[in-house]
Amino acid sequence: MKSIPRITETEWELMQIAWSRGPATAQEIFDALVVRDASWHPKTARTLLNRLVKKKALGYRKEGRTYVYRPLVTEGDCVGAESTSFLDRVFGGSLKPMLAHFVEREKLTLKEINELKALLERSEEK
Amino acid sequence: MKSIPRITETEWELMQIAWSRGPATAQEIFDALVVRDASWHPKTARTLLNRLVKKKALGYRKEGRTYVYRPLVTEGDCVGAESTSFLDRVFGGSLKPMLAHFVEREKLTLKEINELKALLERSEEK
DNA sequence: CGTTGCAGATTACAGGCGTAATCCAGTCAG
DNA sequence: CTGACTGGATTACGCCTGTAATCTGCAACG
Repeated sequence: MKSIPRITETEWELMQIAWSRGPATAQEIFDALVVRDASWHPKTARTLLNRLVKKKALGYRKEGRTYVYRPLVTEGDCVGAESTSFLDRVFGGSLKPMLAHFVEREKLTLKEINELKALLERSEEK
Repeated sequence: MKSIPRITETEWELMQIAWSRGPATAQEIFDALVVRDASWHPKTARTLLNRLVKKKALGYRKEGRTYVYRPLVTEGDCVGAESTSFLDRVFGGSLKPMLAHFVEREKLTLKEINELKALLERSEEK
């Protein structure tokens, strides 16, 4: 079982792109970053790519003279790891208070409420 | 509106104690830490207390020749800040996928499911 | 009163993080 | 061929974190 590397705040932005676009060059990833937030600097993006490679969160293949990066860890795995860490740290690991917090904190639309109830019902079955 | 200081992973442990015990001396806080995890070192705890004071997460009052520390920020505020940061970073800010993730990830008991449904119902009213 | 011991203050130190700039090699324009 | 450009590699740098050790002043012990 592989261990999930720790992805920092800023690195998450690159990983999101890597996960959604699939294999992409540094340039493509940078372009996508700029769309979300114009303040990205190309050198900064490259540094982070390198660090993510070092952490084994990304891998690459030489394609001609540039690299094509691709995720080595799944989004699900990283989301799971972060979620656990968050839940433990902030809510002492107990799920219900956490869910209660979020449900109360934002106003859910009726539609969302019903979807969540449906979700709960489904989870009930098994 | 005061800004919430950023509490790190380790610092959360001290803050949890500060919030649950209320005003306490460094010694008392350290003792409580050790109960949870015997590997705490007194010097480390002190360093973190100082940093939390510097961040204005804790304040203190001189009581004789020791200090009595007390939180300057509420647990709710910090929980809220962390929750927002987590939600944005990991789930792009959308609540429903996040809740879905947690509901699916752990097996909830029937009781919990019903409590959550009740919660949703209540939130529906307003 | 000198010594020891504890509380708090100061200092340490390596590794991570955000943010880049500089260096170097291969490629394309002339 | 030669200089300019471009992409990756290396280096920079200050602040933050985790983890302590050392320094200092007062207080209690003997």
